[in-house]
Parts: sequence; structure tokens; C-alpha cells
Amino acid sequence: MRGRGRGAWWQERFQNAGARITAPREVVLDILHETEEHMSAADVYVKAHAINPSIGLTTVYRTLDMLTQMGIVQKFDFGDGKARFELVNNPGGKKHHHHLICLKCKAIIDYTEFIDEEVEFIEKTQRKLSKKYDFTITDHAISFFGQCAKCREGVSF
Amino acid sequence: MRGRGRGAWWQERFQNAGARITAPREVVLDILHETEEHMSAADVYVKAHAINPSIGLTTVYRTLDMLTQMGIVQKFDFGDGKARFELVNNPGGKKHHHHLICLKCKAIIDYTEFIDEEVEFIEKTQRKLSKKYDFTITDHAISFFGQCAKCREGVSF
DNA sequence: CTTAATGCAAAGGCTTTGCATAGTT
DNA sequence: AACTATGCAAAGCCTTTGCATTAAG
Repeated sequence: MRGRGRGAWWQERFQNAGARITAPREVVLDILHETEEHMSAADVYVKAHAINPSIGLTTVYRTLDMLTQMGIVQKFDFGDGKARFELVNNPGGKKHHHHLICLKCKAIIDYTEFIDEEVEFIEKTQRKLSKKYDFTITDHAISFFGQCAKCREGVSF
Repeated sequence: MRGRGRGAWWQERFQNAGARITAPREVVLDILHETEEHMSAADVYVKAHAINPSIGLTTVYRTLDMLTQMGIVQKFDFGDGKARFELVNNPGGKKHHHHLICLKCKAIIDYTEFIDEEVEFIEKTQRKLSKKYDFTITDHAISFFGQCAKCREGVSF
């Protein structure tokens, strides 16, 4: 029963969805809320298990999957074989950002610089898409791919 | 030796990179060039193997990976456990597009409607990011996530 | 000729599933 | 009490790796 009271924003969503509020789910949400990183399921599991040793890896996977489907969490694949998870709206936490990904070394840069200009643009597009395709859009992702300075120096390709 | 003469655009890039032009690579590029779908490695393999039975799955994976690192192909993860590949620039082929993804049923909609407006915006951002982070940007991806009309009707979440 | 590319088989690693148990509502 | 959520172990499945062979430049 960790974090009860705080973070009620998602508890309401759980109830509306008929999903039970359980200790493992609270722990996972807390962890995602407090981190600045792009965490893999295993990363979350390690922290969760440290907090509450009775939490298993399977539950972490299942929780992350549920949260992704609910639109509370966003799942990313940066190309290194394991999925990464981030809270979509992190009140008081990490700022909304987009990604710059090096295709060679898989380095990820989070940028927030031009987000403000992007927001207006994105929202306009979102409204149009939502209407045209009868889609309820809850989130978006923008990524740029290329080579970082370090990898550009190196030979090949 | 399929497709020699045509599609010389990538052959030059191979030579500059010191990569050999081989039959399997030509076949894979041809397949990607001719399709309208988001193909998995297995999908590509099936077609490639049908054209040239001596082509193995491993080579398809290795080729796709190389093309991705070269920026010729873009690798996507739509959340169903297998990676998808698309040619980045497909002269005379499929138009550049972005994705609308249903988090429930994993349906993917390719949209091209508002691309033109996006292009100008994206290029501006790209120039700024490229400069600030000393990154050579070769491509981008924009995706919107949510629920399609069909899944919205269904209960849960 | 030299070195990269390929294929097959096997290994690897992340993620999912079956089933009995514990926990919520 | 009724039914969802969890955990463990095992299975699944996509992807990668080792190594001998073949082919490109």
C-alpha cells in the first residue's frame, strides 16, 4: 500500500476501467513517476522487486502492457532489442520530450527545445487526423534518426 | 543478378560505403521497393526465398540491419513483437507517410494527408537539432497513438 | 587472391502463457 | 463470495552468433 493518497490521478482512471488498484501497480507507477530514464521492463522489475520482493517480473510486464493500452505509458523501441517505457503525462516529473536516435550506437538524446512550437503544430494535425479517421488520439511520438558526431567520424557506411 | 541497371541509386551508396553488391541484397531491396506494406523480416524472407531459394533468413536480417544503419530503410516497432521495415525514400514507390496506431488492436493507418505542412515544419526543427546536437539527421518518424473507432466501442480500459 | 558475405544450425534473450494461489471489491 | 491479479516455471518467438563455405572486387 505504497503511495496511497498521492497520485490519485491514475487511480480514478483505473476505477473507471474496472482495473483493480494493487500494490504492484502502485509500485510500478511510482517508479515510472520518479525516474528520468527510459526504463526497460527489467529495469522496472529490479526497482520494484527491491521495494517489494514479492513482485514478479511477469506482473511488471503485464502492468506495463496494461498501462500502455490505457495510454498512461508510452512504449518505445530504440532498436536494442528491449522495449522502453515512459509515463505519458508526468505531473511534476519529466517534461514532455522527443527523441534523437543514433542509428549506429543507439544513443538516445531527449530534446525539449523546440517542443513548444511543435505542440501547436501537432495538435492541429491531431485534430484533423482524429476527425478524418475517427480515432481517439491520446499521444504522439516524434523521432529523428541519424548519426551522432562520434559515429560519423568512425568509418564504414 | 536481378535488377542490375535499375535501382542504381543505392548501388552507388553501397560502393561508397565499401559494401558489396550481392544477389541477396539486390533481392531484398527489390522486394522493399515493390511493396506497399510494412514488412517483417520473415515477410521479406518468404518473398526473397521464393525468388532465390538459396537466400537464408539470417542474411535477410543482416541485410535489413545494414540498410537500417545506412538510413536506407526505416525500422518500426508497432508493438506486436516483430520489427517492420520500410524503404525511406522510395522513388516511384510508396509515398512518404506517418502512422496512426491503435493501442488496442494494433491496427496501423498510414496517413499522407498533412505531410506537406509537416515537411516544412520538420525540416526547420531538423536543422536546429542537427546543429545543436552535432547530429547528421537522415530521417524522422511521427506517430500518433490512440484507439480506433472499433476498439473504442468495446468495453475495458 | 583477399576479404567480405552467406547459410545453416544452435544459442540467446526478451516476452508471453498455463495454472494454482492470493488479493480486491 | 466472486472474480481479477499475481507468481513461478516453462514455453514461445524473434533475432543474433559461430563457423565453415562461397562469392565479390
